Amino acid sequence: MEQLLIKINVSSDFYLKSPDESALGRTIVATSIELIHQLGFEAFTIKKLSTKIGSPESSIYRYFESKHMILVYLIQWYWTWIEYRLVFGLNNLASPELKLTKAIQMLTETIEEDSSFSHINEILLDKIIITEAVKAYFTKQNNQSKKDHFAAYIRVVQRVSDIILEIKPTYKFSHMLISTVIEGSHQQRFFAKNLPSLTDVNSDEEYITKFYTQLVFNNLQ
Amino acid sequence: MEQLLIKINVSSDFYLKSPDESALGRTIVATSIELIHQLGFEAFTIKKLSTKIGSPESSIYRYFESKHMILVYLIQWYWTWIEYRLVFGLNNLASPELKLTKAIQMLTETIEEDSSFSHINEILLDKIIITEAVKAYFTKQNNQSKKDHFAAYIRVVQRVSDIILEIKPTYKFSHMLISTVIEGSHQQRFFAKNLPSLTDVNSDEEYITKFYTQLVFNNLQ
DNA sequence: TCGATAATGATAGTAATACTATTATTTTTG
DNA sequence: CAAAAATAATAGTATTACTATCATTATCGA
Repeated sequence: MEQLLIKINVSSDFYLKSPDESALGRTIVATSIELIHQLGFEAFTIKKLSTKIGSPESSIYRYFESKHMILVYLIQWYWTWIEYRLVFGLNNLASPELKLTKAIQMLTETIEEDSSFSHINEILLDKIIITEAVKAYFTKQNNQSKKDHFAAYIRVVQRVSDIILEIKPTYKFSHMLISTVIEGSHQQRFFAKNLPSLTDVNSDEEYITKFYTQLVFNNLQ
Repeated sequence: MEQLLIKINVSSDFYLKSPDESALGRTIVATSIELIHQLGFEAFTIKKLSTKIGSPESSIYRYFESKHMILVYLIQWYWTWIEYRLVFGLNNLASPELKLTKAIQMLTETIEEDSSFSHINEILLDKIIITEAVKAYFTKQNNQSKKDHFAAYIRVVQRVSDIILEIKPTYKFSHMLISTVIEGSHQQRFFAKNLPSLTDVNSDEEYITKFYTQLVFNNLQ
């Protein structure tokens, strides 16, 4: 009798019908992750998804309004999950310095374990975010829906930003610093795999965390 | 009798027929910039381009293999142009510290003047790079073509990286630092316009340059 | 157990779009 | 001025996101 303690709560703005309340819904999400990871978002099609699932395309469109919204949903799930992990991981840590160190570590390291409290493969999802999330961000749309799409991400930046201000209340660029760290580390992970001449990482990605940790603390002195 | 002193040299790998050697070619490039800026790359279509130009789609395909390659060409042009500007702008500066300061400034500031030595509107192109370049980068393709597509960008990173090593020869993360600055400042410019809660920039984008300059120099001490 | 309701399947279709093919016309150039 | 090159005109193909409709199967309350 397996009981899930928590469930990542994604706003209903991002789906037509909640995909984690039915077997088909969960399969759609899990298989989307697999396929997007395998093919990239452009080559990922609803047809391929429906074939792999063994359900007609129309069934998929009952859960998600569009192919684009599947990606948006996954990104939302990811950042909500990251926020949860962060809150959980920083709980009870004594000093803000410790908190910040751990936060940077959590935000810059590659996910290597699937927490398996859901149908979602977090290791693959983490990889998808690196290369595909930008494709959902940088689209022409009004600023309100942009704000909505970024809500979870913004909360993460805000939380870490607050820790920085605990350490150095006069610091003026906390948001810039943290979003630079998050986006930067993602870029570096992409570069490390695809364009090593753009990094200084030799095989070992732990340098990424080391670099950004140093970057932040040097800047707060 | 206007004579162009220089011409940005884009490798022939990126086009079928050189677009800057005919009126039609130049119109294709110039109009692509306009339309991509206006519509975003997804909504930009060859049909719209051909209609606006007044030439059939087939004529466009004689210059560029695909819609995707138009974007790749523009990105290549941009980074080659940035490299030229950089070399020119840093020439004769006395110390590496001065060079680095100016380099960061040039790489993080918004382009506000069209150099008008070509048919290309650099102000618009600069804006396109911010939001659309990632769509060309993060596609599934082999690493060789990735390396080719990034060639000009890599040279820019390398040049600035070399300046850093002049200042601090033992520094281990020069490439990471510079690519973080370049990508980070682009992100921040996007955030400043679309998601102010992710930055600390109030209207005035000069804080971006200030922030990244400080970030770099604090890290080299 | 039954009957209603909801979820899913099967199937067909539309409009947009990237890209190709072919032939006529115009422009350029030696 | 004639040959060659560039461009226009036009038609067509395959893919794909998304819609519409109706049949079938699960689910669930009474």
